[in-house]
Amino acid sequence: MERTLIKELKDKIGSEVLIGAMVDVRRDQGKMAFFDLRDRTGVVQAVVFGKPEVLEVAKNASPESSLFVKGIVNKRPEKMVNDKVPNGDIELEITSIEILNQAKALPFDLDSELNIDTLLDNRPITLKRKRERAIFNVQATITRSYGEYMRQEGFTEFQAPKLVGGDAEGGAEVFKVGYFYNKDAFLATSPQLYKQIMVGVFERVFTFATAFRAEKSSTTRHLSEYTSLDAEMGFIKDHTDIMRVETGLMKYISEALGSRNVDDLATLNIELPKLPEGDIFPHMKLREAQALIKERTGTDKTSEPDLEPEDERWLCEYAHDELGSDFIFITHYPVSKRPFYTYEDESDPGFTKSFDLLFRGVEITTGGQRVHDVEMLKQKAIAKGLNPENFSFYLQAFNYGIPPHGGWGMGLERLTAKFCGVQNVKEATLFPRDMNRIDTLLSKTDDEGNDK
RNA sequence: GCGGGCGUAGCUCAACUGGUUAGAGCGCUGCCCUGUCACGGCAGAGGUUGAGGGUUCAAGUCCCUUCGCUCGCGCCA
Repeated sequence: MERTLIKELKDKIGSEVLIGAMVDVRRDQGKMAFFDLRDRTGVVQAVVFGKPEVLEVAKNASPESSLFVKGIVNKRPEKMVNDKVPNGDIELEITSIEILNQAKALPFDLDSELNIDTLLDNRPITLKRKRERAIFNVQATITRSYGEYMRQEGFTEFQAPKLVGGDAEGGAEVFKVGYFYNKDAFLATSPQLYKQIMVGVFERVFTFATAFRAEKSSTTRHLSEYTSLDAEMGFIKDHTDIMRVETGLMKYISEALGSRNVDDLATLNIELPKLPEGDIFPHMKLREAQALIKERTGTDKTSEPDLEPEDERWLCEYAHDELGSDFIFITHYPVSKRPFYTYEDESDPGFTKSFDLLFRGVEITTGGQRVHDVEMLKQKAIAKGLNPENFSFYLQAFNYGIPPHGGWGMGLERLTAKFCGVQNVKEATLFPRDMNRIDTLLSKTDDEGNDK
């Protein structure tokens, strides 16, 4: 018999079907038993009665066991209709159960509150939770719609290397790899220099980059390994061209979530972000933001070169309450705070055509226009204490006509966390790594490969 | 790296200023239940209070060391 999906059952009333499903819960009732069965398309109640031999099998169908279940799809009697659950008007009258893989007793209730440590130490189990499935369904829509939107805007997807011969940003803590003969190699902290090279090839490019940071950070928004949604585009007038594309992207993602993830949004009890009219989110220079903070809160941070997390939270509240937007761009960070390739604004010396995008209290993007003149680029590198010779591979692109360009890097996990309203970015990461956490898939071995 | 907090049953948490035998809910085990939907009822098992040391007549509770986790900051996406 062909397998029927649970979402199709309502059209098969009266017929016998085979479903493949996992046990959400079982409710024993003496000589009968109820199941909530779940497959990738939904949940349905199934019932065993009047069949002692099936009931005997049912007793071993523990929660999370996977089953093939045959049964007749019935309309529920009027008194048994439950409009509070999906498929509450039908049920499957079980004729046989085949246990494909019996689950052990779960170490905790799947849908109860768990500490983050328990949540992360038991990922193969906890990812099955309704809440976790909702979070990663949302993430899947984010990555899918990111690709859709970027292609629609003429961007070509490319893959950047993760093993690199140096640190692109010249500052971030890197993971060193001991393998290459006579050369130092590192895990990439960003696809930055490669995506700039690719602008000379495809003009507009994007990638899902894995980035590695060896920073000794212990916060709710840092990971040792994260996914950066990177984009870079040529022939720009200035950084606002990039901000405009990113605004369109965030609106596209938000709409996609609204149409494709209705159930997940309900599960997470979250609302889609407030989006303002216009083709570009509210934006202000860093100094304007600091002046505003001083004026409104009395806290003077106008001599700081950057925003503190507290300031980012305040600005997001301000944008939400007074500008009708959950997103706000902050532009014109000082040259001292940005990498060597960042374009200095001729009309505002000392400050750059760069931006951060803040979303619900957190920085989710850094971007900006890049220097495209090779001599200026070398000078900027030297001014940051870097040796241009170490960048000769990258600099070739600039000798051969790379147009004015710029782009952004966006933290996928931070974005997911903020869309989903979860507190810690690790909850928006399937298998998070930080200073203390890395999962061990195989038994530990010594240098000779023997089990310890 | 710096600063705060936490560590008690499989999970989530109690245990007032130190004071009998460390409790609850859920889960687990056994029995009962033909309309449940987080089913319900009865009975039961389960703890070196993270580890080590100290103070005290007495330590889950106070002190020191150590391990683990977590939150904030720096840094960043």
